[in-house]
Amino acid sequence: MNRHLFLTDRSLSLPGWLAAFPEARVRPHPASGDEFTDTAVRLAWIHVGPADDVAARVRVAARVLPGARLIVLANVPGQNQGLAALEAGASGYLSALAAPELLRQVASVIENGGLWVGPELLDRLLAAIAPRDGARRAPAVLDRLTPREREVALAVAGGAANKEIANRLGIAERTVKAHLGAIYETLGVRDRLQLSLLINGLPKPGN
Amino acid sequence: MNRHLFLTDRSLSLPGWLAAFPEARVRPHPASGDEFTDTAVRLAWIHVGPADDVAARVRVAARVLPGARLIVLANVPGQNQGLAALEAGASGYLSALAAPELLRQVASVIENGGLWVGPELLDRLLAAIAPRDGARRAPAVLDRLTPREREVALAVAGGAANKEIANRLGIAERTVKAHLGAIYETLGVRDRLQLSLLINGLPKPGN
DNA sequence: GCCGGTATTGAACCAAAGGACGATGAGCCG
DNA sequence: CGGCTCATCGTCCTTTGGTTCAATACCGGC
Repeated sequence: MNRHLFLTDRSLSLPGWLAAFPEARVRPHPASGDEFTDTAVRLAWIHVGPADDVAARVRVAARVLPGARLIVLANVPGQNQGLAALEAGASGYLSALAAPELLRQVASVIENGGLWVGPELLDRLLAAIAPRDGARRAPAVLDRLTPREREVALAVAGGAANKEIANRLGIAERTVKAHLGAIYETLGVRDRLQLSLLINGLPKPGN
Repeated sequence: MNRHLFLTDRSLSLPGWLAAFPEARVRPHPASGDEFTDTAVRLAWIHVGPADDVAARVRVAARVLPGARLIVLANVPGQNQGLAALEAGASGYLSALAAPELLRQVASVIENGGLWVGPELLDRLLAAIAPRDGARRAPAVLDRLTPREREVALAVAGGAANKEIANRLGIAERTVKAHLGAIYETLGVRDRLQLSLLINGLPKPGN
């Protein structure tokens, strides 16, 4: 039952994939001019890097594998790339490092006619279709902080170092750290970079 | 293991649901003023009719069930209602008449952090955002980096830690640092946070 | 007057990030 | 061939970031 086919030019992530589907086949990406077809494949996993043309990969795969549903495995998952994949006809988009368990789950969903979309990507879709006032988004998270924490959070989101913030606010660096610890706790982020992404209303990490 | 909870005011569809989750509990929709909370519920299934205010139902459920992911079961599924449900914070939207097998599948997906969207609804989402291409251009700064550096830079801009990037790319953490050092040099930034701001095209990396 | 939230700071510690040396190998180009 | 870029990795070290123990002080409400 070679219903699963992995398309990749690198083999780094193979172990995880084959753990999920030991019976799967693997082959390099078809070129846009390739003429062969294979109708036996039910599910094709398309491995892409951040710089690859995902839409082209998906379209070529759709042509040579007429009977297959297509899932994109991203080395570095990103929302724009995810959108491109789905628009090109892919049925799923997730990290190439996803656990075997997750891979099997996604396969099950898609074989049954569903589509898989990660949480952040769906957020992006919703944001695109229902453009709420962008000026009201950042404050939503900032409202959960105390005034002083807000000052610190905004400075960090702008790229400032702890020492700079301490000087700017006339307090000890230790106090900046204290505020930051409280901020991470209440907003559920792990460090200043993710805080910056959150405040600036950008993609959150994950698949 | 009462991790599943069905919220409904009618009981017509109950048999199918309980076939999927025999151990689930069932209770009427909470009112907007209800004060109880239940953090044990992992997955809450919200049953709505075509005339219900699905957003309100979802928000109330989110309040009284802080630890739960929310799935809307629609008596008469519709795209607009699906959108409203997802915007309000639901993690899934499907027909109340779905087969038990599908219910279990959706539950599995959502418990693992995913979201469930039916094919038609996703088509609708994609169609709605398709006519947006003007704002779609990769930052020019990335052109000044080598391909590998670009991968690392994008991962950092997404909030990843060095160790994560190393695993993702299958290289040593030391190599990630090497690439980052070169990136900082090339782009004239001092750390990963300012790199993130630069790539994400935000305000300014000013000092 | 006490209590909870906020703001502040210290010492110490651990983890992550970044720089400073250096090194190897693959691939390209004149 | 020799030089060049790119990618890879190692060790040692410093700086920065983040956490874990605190403690002090103000302020508003009950």
